Amino acid sequence: MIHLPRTFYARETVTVAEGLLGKLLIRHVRGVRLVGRVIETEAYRGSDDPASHAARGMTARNRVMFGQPGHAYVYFTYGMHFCFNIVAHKAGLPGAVLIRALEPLEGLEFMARRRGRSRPQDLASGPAKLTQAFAIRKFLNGHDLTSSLELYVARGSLASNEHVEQTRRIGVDSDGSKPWRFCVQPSRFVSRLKP
DNA sequence: TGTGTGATAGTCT
DNA sequence: GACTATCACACAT
Repeated sequence: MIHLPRTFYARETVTVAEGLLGKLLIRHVRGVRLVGRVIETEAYRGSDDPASHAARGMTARNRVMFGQPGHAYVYFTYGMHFCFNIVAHKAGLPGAVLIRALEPLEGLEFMARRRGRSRPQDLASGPAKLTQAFAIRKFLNGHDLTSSLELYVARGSLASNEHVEQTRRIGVDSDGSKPWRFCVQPSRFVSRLKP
């Protein structure tokens, strides 16, 4: 497997969000290899995007959004959940892509144990579900996905019968008009059936 | 098949 | 002190 290069991430955030669909997220943990295909993403940018953590400038939490593209941005939310993002932006701007859903391909048993659920469509069909299934927690915040063996993204593609659907972001109403959510269709692994 | 609600803690005002 | 880029379960239909 080959890591996606930094140049892939050093582009406009929305472009990267769409480009990540079909790519493979690889995680090595305790001798187990986990693989998931990216099914759903959302782009979060900078000062032009009120829903973004980076909208009001840099803080201790969001500083990796302002750093090098290709790094992991992991944050804790709702008192019990983690969300996994990949830093992606052009030079001088903040931005990250939230990974909202994965299609589990390898390591399903490991994921099922962590999730307490066995149906494949319940393992990683949501931003907090996939971090639980893939054992992604805050210690991976700031991790470089272009060189890590623990967590990285590799090439992958859509099937011939699949296409990209673009919608408004989920849970965002302050700025719901921006169609910065992308998902693979048809797929039963998206986080919500109806956007 | 869909809507409502509680759990729970880090972050920012 | 208020607010979350959520999930799982309960309950009604």
